Amino acid sequence: MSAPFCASQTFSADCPSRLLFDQIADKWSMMVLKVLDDGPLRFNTIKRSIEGITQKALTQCLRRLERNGLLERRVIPVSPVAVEYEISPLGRSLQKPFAALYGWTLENMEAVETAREAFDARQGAAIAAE
Amino acid sequence: MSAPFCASQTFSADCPSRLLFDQIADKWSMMVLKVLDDGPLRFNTIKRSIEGITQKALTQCLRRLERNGLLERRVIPVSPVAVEYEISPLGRSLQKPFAALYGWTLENMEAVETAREAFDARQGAAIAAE
DNA sequence: CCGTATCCAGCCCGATACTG
DNA sequence: CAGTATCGGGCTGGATACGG
Repeated sequence: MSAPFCASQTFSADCPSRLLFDQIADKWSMMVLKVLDDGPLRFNTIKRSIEGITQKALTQCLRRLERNGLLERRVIPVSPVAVEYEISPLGRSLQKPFAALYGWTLENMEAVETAREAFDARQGAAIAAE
Repeated sequence: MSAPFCASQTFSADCPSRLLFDQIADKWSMMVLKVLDDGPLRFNTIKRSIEGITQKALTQCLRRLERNGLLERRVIPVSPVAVEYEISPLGRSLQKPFAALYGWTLENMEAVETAREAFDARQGAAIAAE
């Protein structure tokens, strides 16, 4: 067993999970997968579902997700062209860990906010004391 | 209940979980928390545990984690100064969803790699066909 | 040892315009 | 409708030097 699986407490640069993590944990992927949870959607429908995403960012995100096998892109030859995006089984398997993370943010954002205010107060006091 | 909790299938720009997600899902946070899993460590020990991280990046990451209440920073007044970082209960609660995500990457990176090769082959073929 | 400060290159991202 | 192409500014991230 010599695979670089980031054993114990060191993360080598060539650990595959690091490379993969960068691919899936970007700003938009989690939301895109969640939006596609209960059925295929078209490009602009997805875009409208995620406030603030630009066309370019969504295109890039969808391409990466498709390349990594997390969703499937299907062109429907009508006029004007329609394109459907559907989550793949692999993508569906990723939703569970994503849901856990999303749940954590909902449960703990108040605690984080409190910590943040305390930290900023400490910083402010430290600066004022100079 | 009118809080903007990203109900159903739309993600509004002011959804708190979006803001929080950006804070915790950066390139290094997950690894830092994992490294601190079984006890406090000092700055350079953490740095050596994560290959490729720069001093600046680690400093920024630790600051953000501290600000969000996920770890505690303790200065030990010896000479030269020693600083210990210890995961907080809040940070510990985040390890579980992180572990799920990390586990997913380990389990599925082969499938992703296969999908990636298939995608690239399709792209190559499409370009060659022009 | 544990940082902060500064500088600079690279890329990312949004805005815009255009195509099939 | 679903993209691609291009361009410019901002922000990040690395290298280096310095301070407590």
